[in-house]
Amino acid sequence: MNRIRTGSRLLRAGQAVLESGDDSETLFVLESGWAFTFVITPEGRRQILELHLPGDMLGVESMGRGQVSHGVEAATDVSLCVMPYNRIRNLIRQDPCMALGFASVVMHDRAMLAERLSSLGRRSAAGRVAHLMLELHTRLKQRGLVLSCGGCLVPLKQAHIADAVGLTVEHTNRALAEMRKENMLTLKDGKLALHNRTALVTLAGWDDSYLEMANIL
Amino acid sequence: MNRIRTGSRLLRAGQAVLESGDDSETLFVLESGWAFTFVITPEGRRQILELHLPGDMLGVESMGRGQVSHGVEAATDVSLCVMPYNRIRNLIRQDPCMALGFASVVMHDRAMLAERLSSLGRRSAAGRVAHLMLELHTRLKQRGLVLSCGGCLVPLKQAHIADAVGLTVEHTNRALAEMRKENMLTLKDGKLALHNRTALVTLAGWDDSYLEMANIL
DNA sequence: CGGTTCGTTGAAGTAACTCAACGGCTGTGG
DNA sequence: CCACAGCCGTTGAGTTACTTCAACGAACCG
Repeated sequence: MNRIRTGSRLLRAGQAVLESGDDSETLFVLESGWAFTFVITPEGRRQILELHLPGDMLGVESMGRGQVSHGVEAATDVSLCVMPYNRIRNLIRQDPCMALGFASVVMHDRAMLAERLSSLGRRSAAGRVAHLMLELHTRLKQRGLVLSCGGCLVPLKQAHIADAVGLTVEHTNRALAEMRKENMLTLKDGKLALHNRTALVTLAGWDDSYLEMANIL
Repeated sequence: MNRIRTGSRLLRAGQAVLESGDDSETLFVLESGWAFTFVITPEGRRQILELHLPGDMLGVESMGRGQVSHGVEAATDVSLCVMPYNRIRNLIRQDPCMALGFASVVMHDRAMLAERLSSLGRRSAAGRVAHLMLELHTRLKQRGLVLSCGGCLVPLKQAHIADAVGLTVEHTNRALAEMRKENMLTLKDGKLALHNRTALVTLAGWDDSYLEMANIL
């Protein structure tokens, strides 16, 4: 990766990493902090398509198009590793394995989108929120980012969660409150704790197999 | 493609192409007819993730996993071209361009999923249906499958549409009836006609750029 | 201090769901 | 050839889940 990177970039929470319509020339890797990909509907509502954790690749969806297709914003202060498209292209052209690695990343993204799609289409409000929390917890675990107490840091505002699961902030809040009352989970001050995993799994119809990386070769 | 195919397969409407949990060993190309990818929630509700038109590739999402992750079913009678994974793998290993072509297909799929995700998350019932109809019309047009009258064949049941946009059959029907009354579109006997494209585009918040193929190299 | 952001709660409104029924069509068996 | 069943689209009436609008308190910050 050190052969590709051209430097780092620091952004504060709320700043745009990529703006819809910009010329797209670079990929990023999230070194620290959280970011998210989103679209704004004509009526001004926001839908978050993906939440990005440290280690994730950003801007993949715009590669091969002239323009940025979805906005990307920093949810917290972030540090980004910058990788210009043309260097990636060169690398891919030299080494077929790189191309497949790239395809794997896209497939993983794809699997997450598919899962969220079924979530929005066929799950209740509480189910969607529970599903998202289970997903985040699992993804953080894969990166060794769970705390010793079993909880993890989720530095999102409720507005982020709401826009990710396709609900209003108020209703998201009520769903979270309900699950807290039922002793399933707590999300407070950016710290998430899953108290009753079994109940959450049932509520969300959870199956984590979609988070495994595909091995094409 | 003739170097890869090992034969054809014919299926009747309603039959399974791939069943969730099966060992996955092959990709398919839809030679004729329509199919769809779906998941069933624990409560027994179905969410259609993708609708496949003639020419589409099927089973991409299961490649690189041991098992089929989503079910695929024939929506009409279909004819499939069978392509075993290992032949694809060989081709990809020999030629980096194939790998990128593969990545392009996955990225295209990904873009459609993202678009549908924002549809389910942030659009009204009529908006979702209108969006789907515009998408289908555009995709058929890209393949030269629109009729001389400007309409096109959409051999889906309303249940398919409902499960694709995340609504009940009844409500989907009402949305379609409303749009018919407003002279926006008609969908009757498997034939779709868009009478007032501008109105539909507004209603759906439509932007077709996501349907363009990315060109990674 | 006053302004802003964010989480939280209440009350009223509405979009979509559920349940139920009917008619047209198609295939099928007596 | 007709009776019947099953599938599919359609419509109605009542219910529910989620939204909208409005308000308030706590934390933070200039």
